[in-house]
Amino acid sequence: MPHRPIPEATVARLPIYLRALLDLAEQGDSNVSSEDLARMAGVNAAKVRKDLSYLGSYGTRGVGYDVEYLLYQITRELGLTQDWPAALIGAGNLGRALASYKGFSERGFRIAALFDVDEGVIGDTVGGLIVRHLDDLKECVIDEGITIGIITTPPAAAQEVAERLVDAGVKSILNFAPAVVNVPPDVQVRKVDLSIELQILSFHMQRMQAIATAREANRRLSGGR
Amino acid sequence: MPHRPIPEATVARLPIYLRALLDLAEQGDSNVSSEDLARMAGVNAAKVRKDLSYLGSYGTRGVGYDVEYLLYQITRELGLTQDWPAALIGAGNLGRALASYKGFSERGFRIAALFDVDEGVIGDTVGGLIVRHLDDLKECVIDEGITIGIITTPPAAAQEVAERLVDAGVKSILNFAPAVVNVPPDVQVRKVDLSIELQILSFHMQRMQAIATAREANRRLSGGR
DNA sequence: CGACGTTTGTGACGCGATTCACAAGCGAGG
DNA sequence: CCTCGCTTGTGAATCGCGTCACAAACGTCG
Repeated sequence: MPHRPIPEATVARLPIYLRALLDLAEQGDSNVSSEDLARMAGVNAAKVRKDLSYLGSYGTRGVGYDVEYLLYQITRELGLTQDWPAALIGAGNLGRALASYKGFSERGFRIAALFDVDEGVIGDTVGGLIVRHLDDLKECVIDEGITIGIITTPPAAAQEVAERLVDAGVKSILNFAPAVVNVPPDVQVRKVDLSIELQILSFHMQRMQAIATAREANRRLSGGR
Repeated sequence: MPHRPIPEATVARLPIYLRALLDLAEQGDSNVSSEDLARMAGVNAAKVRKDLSYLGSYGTRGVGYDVEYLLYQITRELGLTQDWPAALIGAGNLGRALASYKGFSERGFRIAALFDVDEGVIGDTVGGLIVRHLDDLKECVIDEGITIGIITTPPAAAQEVAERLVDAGVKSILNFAPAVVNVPPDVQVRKVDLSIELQILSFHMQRMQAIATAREANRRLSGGR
């Protein structure tokens, strides 16, 4: 029962606070101020307080927040008290790396099945799982209670895979393929596009360079006077 | 020389338009309307027009946008006319996968060097590159003209690696480690955190479930009357 | 050459998120 | 029990972004 509807921007930061709190708990701190938490999360203190206030009034004025209690509340709010088994489709380079990526299991996510359409890789074992044919997807989603689909196929296949996932009843998709996928409004898609990130970095470098060049030209003009 | 300062949100979408335009060019279309481009990019037409207007008035009323010309303008604005060699630090599972990931080279980014601190992997060849010791980073950044650092180390090492990159003169960092890295204001950092994405999906599933449960309870109450 | 259908470019509006600033509330210490 | 310093929680102000709606501009066709 949410205190207030939680803004999307806040939801995206809760996992960061969660990680910071786990670190604090591990090093034995039982209490933390919004200022300290902000420093650890790389944001400012006002934002931390506003974000946490959406969960309820879990802090103590003059003191701060109880680490354990806050940990529990965020975990609960993020739905991490239950597990959400995931299926990964596309056992290429990236797919294989993600299938054996420790970061998922460490944070409570479990990849329960791998799929591909290439006969050459079907049957292979990756991270303790056997790669199955995509045609088995729907059956597997139902049997294993899969709730998340992770797409690591080439871009051309992404839309079809997304449709198959939706058809199988999956409501959450994490898309690594550099392609736009369209899904019904009740399905959540999040995309991770590695080259887009690089292109954004490129833009900023380009801009910095342009500014530096302009300043240089300007300095020369002033100097020439 | 930018027509107007380009909003960050627009910059993040330019790569998506770029990809759509490449597809159009490949299939031989020489002209495209904002509506069509919007459909391909998964946004609405007004947003496309506003975004493109920040680059200048490159469309023709009553007709649309010239694909080739727009391609060139976006490429230029994103700074993709020059190449930005990248160094990847952390030759673990994820690092190796990214080093041989085709998506980077296909979109014009080149990984020029690999680093690690583990003697067990130094000297290995991954994707045609030899893994070098992190201590060689600064020298290599200067020699090879590295402009981007990609961090794929365990979280505990991320901050130190970031500092070494900054010290070597790198101004753009793409961080895959699940850790917050602090850098000077003139350095751009973008983070890609796989478990955060899953946690956000988890939140929405949790919420959907809560709503479904509430509706169910409500239905029973109404039915009982 | 003028009327018409089409599509862009952009001013105006509204909404969500961030930041600011401070009152309210807490514990400690005398 | 009262005062003081500290920290939270939150209205209010601000900012950036998305959406709407329409005038301006273009090609076409008669």
